[in-house]
Amino acid sequence: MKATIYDVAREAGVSIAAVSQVMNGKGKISEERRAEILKTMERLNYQPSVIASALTGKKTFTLGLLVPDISNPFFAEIARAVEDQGHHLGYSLVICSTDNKDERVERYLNLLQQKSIDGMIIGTGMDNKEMLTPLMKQGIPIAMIAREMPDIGVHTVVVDDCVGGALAAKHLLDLGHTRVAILAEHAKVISSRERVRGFRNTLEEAGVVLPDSGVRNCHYTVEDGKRQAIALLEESAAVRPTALFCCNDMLAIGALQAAKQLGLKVPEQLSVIGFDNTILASVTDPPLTTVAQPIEPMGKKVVDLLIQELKKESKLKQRVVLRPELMIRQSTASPGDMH
Amino acid sequence: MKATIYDVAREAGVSIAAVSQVMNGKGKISEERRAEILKTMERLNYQPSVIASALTGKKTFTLGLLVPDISNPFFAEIARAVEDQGHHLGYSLVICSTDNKDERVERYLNLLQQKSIDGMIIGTGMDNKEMLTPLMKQGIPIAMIAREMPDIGVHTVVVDDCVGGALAAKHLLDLGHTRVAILAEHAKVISSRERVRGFRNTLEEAGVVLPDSGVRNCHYTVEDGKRQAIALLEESAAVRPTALFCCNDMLAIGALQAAKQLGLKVPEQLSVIGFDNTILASVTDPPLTTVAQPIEPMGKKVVDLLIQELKKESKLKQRVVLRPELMIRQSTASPGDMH
DNA sequence: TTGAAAGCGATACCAA
DNA sequence: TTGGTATCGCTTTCAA
Repeated sequence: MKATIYDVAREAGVSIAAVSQVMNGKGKISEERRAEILKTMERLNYQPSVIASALTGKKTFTLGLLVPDISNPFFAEIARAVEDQGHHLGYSLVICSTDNKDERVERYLNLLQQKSIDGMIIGTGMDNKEMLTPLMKQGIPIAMIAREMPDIGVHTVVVDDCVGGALAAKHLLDLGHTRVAILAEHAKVISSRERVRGFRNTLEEAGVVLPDSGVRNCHYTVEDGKRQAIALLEESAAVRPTALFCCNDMLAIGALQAAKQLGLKVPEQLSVIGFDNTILASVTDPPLTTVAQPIEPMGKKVVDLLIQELKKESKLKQRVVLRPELMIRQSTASPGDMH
Repeated sequence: MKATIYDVAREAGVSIAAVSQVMNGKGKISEERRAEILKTMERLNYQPSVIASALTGKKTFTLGLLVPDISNPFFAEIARAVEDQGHHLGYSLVICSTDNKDERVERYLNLLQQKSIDGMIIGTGMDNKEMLTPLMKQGIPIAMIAREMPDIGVHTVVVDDCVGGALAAKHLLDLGHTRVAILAEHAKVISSRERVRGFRNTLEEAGVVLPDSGVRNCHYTVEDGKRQAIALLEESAAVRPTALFCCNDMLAIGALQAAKQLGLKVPEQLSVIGFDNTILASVTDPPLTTVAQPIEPMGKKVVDLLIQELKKESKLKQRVVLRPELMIRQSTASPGDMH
């Protein structure tokens, strides 16, 4: 059916060892033999089996990527960035949506291990970090992206969430907002907590206090963002927040919808600022001001770190923190601004 | 390092054949031996190597998915649907973004072949269909989703594009529109052509003619949609179209932005209708009326067809056409309607 | 029932 | 330079 190394060897009248050598560019082969072998490989349309070579200890050139949900634009964009750099370096990507369920994480981790992937990129949270130890014990490199698990000794690439929060706060402060509130993610998500912290600190430094009641934890859905935003905004104009900082774009969209439902004009009566800068932020009306994560560089970096480790070029684990950037669009303005 | 079948056999005091048999539930093994082996597998935390078993002719339990761009919401949603059903049946998914470039398609096809994937799901177009023959000759099942290549004998799952176009037309007709235009995709995309055809036919049956100048082919970007929409709308109110049918949600968003820039109110002065019903359609303002593709069922179906074929349960190739559904949101209304 | 042994396709060491 | 051969981990006859 398919040509194997044996077929090539036979046709070229050489040993399989010779064929293997020209494939790997190792050993000594005379130019003529080499050319001859190359030619037969061509003629037979020979495609070496990655499976077979992996069995002899070589790599599978396949990486695993764990994310909560590949259909979520943020993770889809992460996946694309990871895929591109992986492909560039000769690796394929197996994607796994975990729905943030530990059982799915575990199942995938096992599965990919059995399939001998060369490395694992994790962009999903997990409650039980023990799940990673089998992988680590087996020497499969791990790298995290957009999530972190301190005290677990793996490469990590994240955005500086605290600075991101600060950037958002500063922007609102500059516009003159003093009554602000936050739509945060679940309290166990470290990055969300950091964003809130950065936001809050900056506010406080400016003498603006943010009451605890002004921070609402939401599920990762537009609907919940909308619901929580409504709860926050259903007050008289005198006390109602004039600006909402949302820890991701989905929640910000929920906030936009809440404002619309309540008849509040954005940005005139309410400023909304998101986080991530996914494609969603650019299609809303008004376009969303948001804190951008440098998704592409992040994806490139995790792959680089991971592959560096699996090639044993470096042993030390890195934690790379990239700087977020404020994307000012049209969902923010000075309070009461009727521009 | 890692336990192999030999370790298990030795520890359990049996032959590797016995271990293999209990793993595959084949052959005859006494209950005691079986239990004993199971126990040692557990104790050693034995994970069979998919690589090794694939080498002996078994499957890799891995499927490939080719799409133009995984960061595009439509394909990300397709990927999720495919992943779910694959996972359900025990298969992992390797994703590949082709950017609609034949060279990338070819590269990925080769790569995945070398990695011995069990089947290939194609959701990207390609100019040169010859690229598939190596795969087919090697007996790797292929199935297409959301795209088709007639005369190539592979499973295909698509939405009825023609009906989708008709649905859109009927909706606009019902609302009373008579001056309409279309933002289509590239002319070589069959599904887009079909959508246009269904739309046009329905219009004509109602006695409404759509001049060729009212159909503009666009690139797959919001920007191009916007540009082409502006070209279409920059006419006096008396002749300007009152409704735009866009062959995908991205283009519809471009149309929405064009309307905004030109100061046209949607839906009062311009109705916009999209296609796909991706998450984007639900976050725009106003929310987009769009023709929904049943993405989840489509994903499930391709996987089922593919796996059915690779299990040799059935030989005949199927072409499954699912029915689209009109999702009426708020971007469409009667012309001149000031509701 | 159970196990010895022959592959699967490639790598790599060691003689020749 | 070359080629013979053991090996990777597992499946699958075929004898015993």
